[in-house]
Order: sequence, then structure tokens, then C-alpha cells
Amino acid sequence: MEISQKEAILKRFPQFEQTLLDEILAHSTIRQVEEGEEVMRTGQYIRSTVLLLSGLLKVYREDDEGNEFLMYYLEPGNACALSMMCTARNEQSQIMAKAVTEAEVILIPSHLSEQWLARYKSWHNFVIASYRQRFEELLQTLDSIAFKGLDERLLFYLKRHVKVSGKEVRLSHQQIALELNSSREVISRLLKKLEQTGAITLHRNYIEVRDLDLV
Amino acid sequence: MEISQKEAILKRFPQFEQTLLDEILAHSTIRQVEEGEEVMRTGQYIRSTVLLLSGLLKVYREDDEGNEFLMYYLEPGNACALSMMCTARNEQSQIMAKAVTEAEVILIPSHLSEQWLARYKSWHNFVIASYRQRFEELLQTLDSIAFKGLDERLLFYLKRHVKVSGKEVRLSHQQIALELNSSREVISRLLKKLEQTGAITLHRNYIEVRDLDLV
DNA sequence: GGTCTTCAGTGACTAGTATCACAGAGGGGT
DNA sequence: ACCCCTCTGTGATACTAGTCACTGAAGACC
Repeated sequence: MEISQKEAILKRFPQFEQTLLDEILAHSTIRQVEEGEEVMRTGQYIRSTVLLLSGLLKVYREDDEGNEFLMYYLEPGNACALSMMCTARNEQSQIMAKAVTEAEVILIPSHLSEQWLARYKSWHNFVIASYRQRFEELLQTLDSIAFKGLDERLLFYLKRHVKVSGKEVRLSHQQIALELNSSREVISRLLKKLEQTGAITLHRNYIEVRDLDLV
Repeated sequence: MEISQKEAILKRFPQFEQTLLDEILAHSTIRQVEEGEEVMRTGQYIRSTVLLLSGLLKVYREDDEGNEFLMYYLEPGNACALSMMCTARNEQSQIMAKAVTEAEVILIPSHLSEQWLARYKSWHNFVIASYRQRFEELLQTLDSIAFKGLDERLLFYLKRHVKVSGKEVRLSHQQIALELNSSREVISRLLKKLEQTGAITLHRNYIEVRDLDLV
């Protein structure tokens, strides 16, 4: 493993004790992922715990007819909680994960991440914290689908997107519609309304977010 | 603790090793919960891990306007995954849990369940399995809300209800509407349709399920 | 500059669900 | 038996979101 990567890991996971970092450096592999590449597919067997070193992943659910909706984003320093759980039993993934930007992921063989739970306090805490954080994000997503209209969901979606990748939302209306499991025309109309309030400005292929709390 | 309770615990949690069972017996308390009683409230601090010994709990989400929807049921032998996660950091609950029938829960002080993770393999496995199982159930619920119409969601709801408490569904249309975050009239109409296919028979205050796969 | 493709905007229509208003049915208590 | 309360059924109506059909605009490529 290269020096620069060691430093990157150290920086992203400062909470790990030195001996654990050494183990990670020694036994895990780093994989470069291109933009748009699928890191995990529904139905795939999982043999590694996935940590995100750089870039941005989106984790989403897909049904049999190809509909999808976004569950949450993973940022550098996060782990895919599902990969940790499935790992324990060599089970299949229930979700999709795709790189939003090019990214680097750390792959840790299941049997090691399993052992580390007992051996490294910081690893154990990290795993528990990951579960918890993802569970909560999932609950938020669930809330917004269950209780809110599409207009509020769109707002929630934009806010989250701004948080992970800035005020220039480089997405077509079509892509947004897909992630909210809606249709382009409807999203277009809702965006137009948002523009009229001054919360955003629309351009071709990107949306400039001004102030979402205006609404 | 009474003899009968010891036996009940043994029976419900046969996967635990003897020494762990002894610890549970020694340090946890058992609480009787009446039908309809809230075991856990949104915003409440959690100081114990909750295991279900007998009865049935429903775990659901509630928004600020009092709307709710069902996440999943807990049966004897299950644990409240959320209580395990929050436990680790003395955090607040994000969910509601209510007894559907009268029930007995085992309350394990957080610091102990925490210690046991490292000490007892069977406990550790149990906790991981619980997380995973709940996560998956939550995903199923999410799917049904995101991708399905109310008719299918109702079907899914009934199936799940039958699984945990039999073919005599003792619920008013109003209660069902509440748990699906819908309205009584709509549920009545959909149930009527189901009755016409022969899948169920409607009575006052209860629904007799015949064959839900008919639909 | 012209052609092609993708993206965005818009009106008309439809389907599903929620809401309102009301009527009737079932059962419990007195 | 009667009253009362809760539960259920049903029509009318409104609203949200999805679908269809089409137009125009922006850029990409030749």
C-alpha cells in the first residue's frame, strides 16, 4: 500500500487506535471506483466490510420493476452498515450502492472485521455508531415518504444533497425524479414553484440552491 | 426472580450459554406490561436493553401531527434493536413501542449488555442478528410504502398481522387506517373489495382471514 | 450553420387517495 | 326494550401525483 493511502486512512479514521490502523493497512485492499459504478448490488454476496475513504456513495433500494429510491449518502469516514451486518453471516445484500463521484473504498475481509469487534474497542464503537447512524437516517427517509407530500420530500432531498455536495446540484430533473421514485414532469413543476419562491435558480443540468429555508 | 420466570427465559432464549443466562437472571428485572401500554416513547432516554419474554409489541414511528405508521412487530425471543443501539450512548429513542397484548419484558441495564458483547459470543451474535433482522424488516416496510399502492400495503399489513397473531384479526378499520397512516373510509372500501374476492370475511371489530394469497 | 439529442416546460387527462357528510348496524348498559 | 356509542358502508367531491402528447431550448457533433 502506498504512503499517501496510509495517510489518507489515518486522516479519515482518526478514532482508530494505532494497532488497529496497522491491521487495516496490512490486511485490507483499496479499490478505486469510477463515477456511476456500482459498489454493491441487491442479491450480491458480501465478503467484505466496506469503508469509504474518498468520494461519495449513494445507497438506495430498488424494486423488481426498476423503481428506486434513495436511502442515504455515504461520505468519507463512513462505513456501509449493511456490509457489516451481512458480513457476519455471509449473506446477500438487500440494497444497491453506487458511486456518485469517483471514490476509493477500503475492503476489509469479513472474518477480520468480525474478529476486531472483540479485539478493538474503537472498532466496536465504530460499528455500533455506524449501525445507529444509518438506522436513523433510514428512519428519516421513511418519515419523509410516509408523512410528507412530494414537495416536502423534494425539499428534504435537495437539503441532503446540498449537505453532501454543495449548492450546485448537478442533476437533471429526470435523475431527481428517479431517486424520489416520481416522474420528471412532476419534479419539473415542483422545482419551478421553488424557483418562484426564490429558494433556487434553475439551469440546464444543474440547480443553483440559494436558500431552502425560504420555503 | 421466580422459578417460572427462569424457565420462561430459558425457553425463549435457548441460544444463550448457561453463564450468560445466569447473568441475565441475576442482574435484569422483568416488567409486566399491560395491553396498550407504551414500553418506549419517542424522546425517552434509554437505560436498558429490552428483550421480549411474552406477549406482542408493535414498534412504530410517530410524527409531530400524531400520524403514525407501523415499523414491525416484536415477538417473544426478540429484542428491541433500537434499545441496544441507543443504550451504547445513553441516547434518546426515535421510536414508539406499545404492547399489543399484555406482555413481559426483560430489562437489562445498559452497562451490562454492553460488557456482554465482548464477553459472550452468543450475546454478540444475538445483538448482530437483531440489528440485521430489524433493518431488513424496516426495509420491507419502506419498500411497501415507497413502491406499493395502499391495496398492496393493506395486504402486506394483514399478512404480517396474521403471522404474529393468527387469522382472527381483532382490529377495527380505524385502527388499521391509523397504522397505515390512511383513513378509515379508504380502508373500509379496500377491505370490502378483499371480501369480495373471498380472501377475508368482515365482522364487527374483527376480520377473519381466509386466504390472502387468493388476491 | 445545420442536424441530433437530451433536457425542460406545459396543458389535458386519469387514477388513487383523502375528506366530508350522512345513514345504518351491532352491542352494551340500564 | 330503549338509548347510546362505536363501528361500518357509501356517495359526492377535492386534491395530489402520474401519464400522455407535444413544444421549445441548449448544447454537442459534424
